[in-house]
Amino acid sequence: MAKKRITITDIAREMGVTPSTVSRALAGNNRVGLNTRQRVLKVAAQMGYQPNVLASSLRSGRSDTIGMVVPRINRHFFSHVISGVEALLNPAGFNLLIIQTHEREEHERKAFHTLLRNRVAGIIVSHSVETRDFSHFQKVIDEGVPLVQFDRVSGLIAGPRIVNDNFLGALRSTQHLIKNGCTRIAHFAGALHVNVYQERFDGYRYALEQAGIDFDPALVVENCIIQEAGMEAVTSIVLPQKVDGIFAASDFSALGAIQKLKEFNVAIPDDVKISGFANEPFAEMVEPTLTSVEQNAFEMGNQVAKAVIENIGKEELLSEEIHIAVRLIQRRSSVSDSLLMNSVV
Amino acid sequence: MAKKRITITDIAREMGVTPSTVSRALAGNNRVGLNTRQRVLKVAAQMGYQPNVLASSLRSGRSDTIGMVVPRINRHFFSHVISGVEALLNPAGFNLLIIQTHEREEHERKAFHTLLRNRVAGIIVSHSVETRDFSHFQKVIDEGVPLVQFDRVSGLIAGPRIVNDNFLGALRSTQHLIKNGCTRIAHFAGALHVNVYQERFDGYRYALEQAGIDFDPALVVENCIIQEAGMEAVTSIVLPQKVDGIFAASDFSALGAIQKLKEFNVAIPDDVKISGFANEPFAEMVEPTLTSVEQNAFEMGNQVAKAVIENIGKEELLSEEIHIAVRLIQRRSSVSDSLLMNSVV
DNA sequence: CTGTTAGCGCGTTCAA
DNA sequence: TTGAACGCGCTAACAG
Repeated sequence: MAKKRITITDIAREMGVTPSTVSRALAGNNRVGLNTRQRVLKVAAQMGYQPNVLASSLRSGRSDTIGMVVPRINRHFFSHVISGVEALLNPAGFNLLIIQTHEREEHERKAFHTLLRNRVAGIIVSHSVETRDFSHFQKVIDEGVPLVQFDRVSGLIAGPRIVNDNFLGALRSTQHLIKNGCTRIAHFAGALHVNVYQERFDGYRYALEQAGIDFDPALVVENCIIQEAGMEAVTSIVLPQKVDGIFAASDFSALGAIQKLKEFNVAIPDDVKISGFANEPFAEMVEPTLTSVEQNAFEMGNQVAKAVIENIGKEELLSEEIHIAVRLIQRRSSVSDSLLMNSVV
Repeated sequence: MAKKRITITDIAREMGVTPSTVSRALAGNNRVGLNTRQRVLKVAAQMGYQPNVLASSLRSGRSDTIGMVVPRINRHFFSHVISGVEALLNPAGFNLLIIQTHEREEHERKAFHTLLRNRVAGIIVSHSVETRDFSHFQKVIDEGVPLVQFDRVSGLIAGPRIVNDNFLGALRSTQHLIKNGCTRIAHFAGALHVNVYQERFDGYRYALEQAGIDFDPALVVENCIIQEAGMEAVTSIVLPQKVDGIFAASDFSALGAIQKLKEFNVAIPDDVKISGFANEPFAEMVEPTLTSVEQNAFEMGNQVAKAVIENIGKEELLSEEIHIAVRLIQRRSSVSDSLLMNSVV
């Protein structure tokens, strides 16, 4: 059971002053006698005082915890965004309450409720793939809690949006395949109602258009972002359609394709060239190593944190969209060994 | 800025009852008139009431948030333990406040402070590799907050400990190498002051002893748990010492060894057999696939959650140690293709 | 079954 | 510079 803890009243009694004085001394910048303050700090330390942030927040109306809602914490991308957020938020005196949705809209709604009940100072979110109704986002804003979206964002909701340059990443990636001789390029797409997958699809189509290659809907595989889907797409699309290049919106489906193609003894990159998205750690472990688009997750986290801090206490949210640069990392799944020189474009 | 939120007083005024009644109705199980309760719930929903858990916790002395302190959230093992914890804790009405230490003892101490200031109902921890002084652990217990350790635990601290059967995993792993013909088996060890690495080391030695193989200290590489260390160990120990088997305490150093050995054109598993620990996702992506010891992280998380819940409100912590079973997954880094039949021991 | 009273620990008036 | 008094929103004890 939680034992009785030291309060400012205990300290005050010990020192023969009032709780107000102790409170002011602990707060730091208020007007208190210099040596009174020092005595308070000393006694507080001696008595093992731990401020009760619940009481403090209740009284002041301010909170030092910020909620973060993500699909999964164990994705390379998300965990690095989290680290980037922490890197700025912790020094600023904030804590992160992280909740996973496991890609479930229902969990996302519950997460928002939990955070609101905990009176967080702000909420950071990248929505689940299921989410199509963003009324819970609006509710957060209506409650006056700053909401910052990143990566997967809805344009219908006000406030800062920190996004990757998915279009450019997809464009460069597809151009890279074209430059290396591909003419029938399949696209493993994600759910197109999610901005990131729509943008990658757009970049792919734009690259084809610029190169004068006709877009063929038969070469687009929807909802193809997990390993198993990538494997299936090989037998259902890649082989029958005589595809010679794959631009996957996910490293996982790209991985599945590699594995399945190897089973069929299709040479990579000679017969089929492949590039993925997100530069998961396994991209440089798989055989052949996987060309992918690297996202600067840590930098994104920094920008996210900056945006939250800026918007706390503001009456209106600043609705700016910040783009984080991506870069294509060329590896052996798309370039013959001998040609692989400068790996970064 | 946080707008004015609905309180139970608002609801009470609206309905012409007292805040107490509303509070009781919302709490659910108290004695309130059935239709009073229903009216309260209805009005609360209409007005968009969000309970203030800060005020609730402050008054009741109870908290529904539990702190979890881990080295990193993006490790396969830790993220799955977290999921396992959430799976039991969320339905029970608790939230998780997760803090990463990034393997820094200083961050760990700060994390504990933060959690205590937030009056969490309990703390779950797997200590950082740096941590040698556990006084902050004791402090938590002295404050009356239940502390549950998992995976990396200190035997000097009271309370539940949920651990993997590292000894058995190491034993089976090393026996497996021996059975497949290895006689000069190196061990890539971790920091031996951490229980998990000491236990893996012990299992390795015990397997050698049982097989009548002399232990050779020259074959033990300390602090060899990251990829780079594994690569270095190949040139410094594996090749010069004519090692024919490697039991690595980490998949990452095992991976490094595989990569370096391939550079030297050493055949795996024909010339050197390798097994790792933790069964990271890349274990089945790397070429050759990596034999490893799988830990049941999700089950461990469940046990951890169970232990926390049991100990909340208790006067004394139950000091039991729960062992979670592990299993060896045989893959091609230690078994020739033709021999690889039943992969699980 | 419901109202009254009190107070969790702290921060912020207003006076002195 | 310090003290006194009040209240953030809620729950708990005691009446009735």
